[in-house]
Amino acid sequence: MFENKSYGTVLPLPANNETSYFDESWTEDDLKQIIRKMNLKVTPQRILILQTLHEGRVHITAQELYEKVQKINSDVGFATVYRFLKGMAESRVVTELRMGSMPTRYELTPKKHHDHMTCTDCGKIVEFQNKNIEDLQEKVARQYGFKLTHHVLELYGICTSCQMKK
Amino acid sequence: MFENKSYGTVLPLPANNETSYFDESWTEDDLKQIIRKMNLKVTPQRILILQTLHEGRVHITAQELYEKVQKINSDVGFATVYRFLKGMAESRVVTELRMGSMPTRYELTPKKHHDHMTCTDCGKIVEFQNKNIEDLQEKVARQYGFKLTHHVLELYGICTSCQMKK
DNA sequence: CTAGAAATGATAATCATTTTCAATTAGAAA
DNA sequence: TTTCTAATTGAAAATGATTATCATTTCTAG
Repeated sequence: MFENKSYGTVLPLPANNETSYFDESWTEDDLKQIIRKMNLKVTPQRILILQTLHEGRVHITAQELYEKVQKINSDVGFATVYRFLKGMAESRVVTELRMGSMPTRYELTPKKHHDHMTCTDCGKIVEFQNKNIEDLQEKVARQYGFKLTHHVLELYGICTSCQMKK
Repeated sequence: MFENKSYGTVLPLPANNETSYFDESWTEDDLKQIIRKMNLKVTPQRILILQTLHEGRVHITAQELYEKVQKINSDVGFATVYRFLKGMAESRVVTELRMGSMPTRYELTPKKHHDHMTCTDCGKIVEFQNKNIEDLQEKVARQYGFKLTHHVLELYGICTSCQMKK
């Protein structure tokens, strides 16, 4: 699945005329704030990792992030990247995506929650939001007495262009 | 997550007075039929694996299944179990569940599709069905021009009894 | 019955991730 | 600022699940 394919990402269209969900830039202080809020010490490694994550592509693997960070400062070990990503996932600063049996991908948890639809042919990822689905999930949880903390909704199918290729 | 916890499974209530979704018993011929439909040769190993899967617990790991099968016939290697499970997943005879970062669990693909809700405290799994959610998923796919093949919906939260423990 | 492809199991390999541990560092307290 | 100590780090080894290899065995079409 997805072998030798280039990943593309389709973001849901911004509501108005924003250029992107992540056009806001983070100062070093912003970065430090975020790390402190996780009850972690501020280190140059963590700043660099978080910064790189913020600047980079939306869905990145730990390995990819490690390689990017390496190029800037080769003193960062991959254990640190993995550790910090795991920590950030726990504090919900990043969200883990595990699609199919691929390595886990990470994204900064977006303010506007969204789910993912993946093309099983070319690996393209579409992000979407649907409040109705969210509401129904809450309803289901209530029926079984669960208090929901989070969820994973991944749709899989064939995108338009891959459909046409056949 | 879930360390040293016993997994429990809550099935959705059967519609009428069926005792279970999987009360039907499979003859050896049924098993052979299923394997042939996958364009695979019928071997005693595959029969045993499929049979054990059918008789056993609903959400099983490859390792667990291997161990069960081993007890009956120690000539079955785990490579065969993994291989066959993977093949069955591809032909949609079984469905892979990857919840959190646990090892993949398998279940015979149920006729009535359902999703899962997992208690992050005790690991209990509740199966549920919700047609409205399914319909909305199709609608989303249509909006983006996707032709859906399958999906993964996992809800995570705290179950009633774990809520009370606190 | 036989040939040839498919399937098998033991083992080694892979891959992502986690742990270990000695050395370093952040940051609270003095 | 200096000191202290727990948190953090990187390198390397360990882990755990899964997959590939390959010589041997087994199906099954003919």
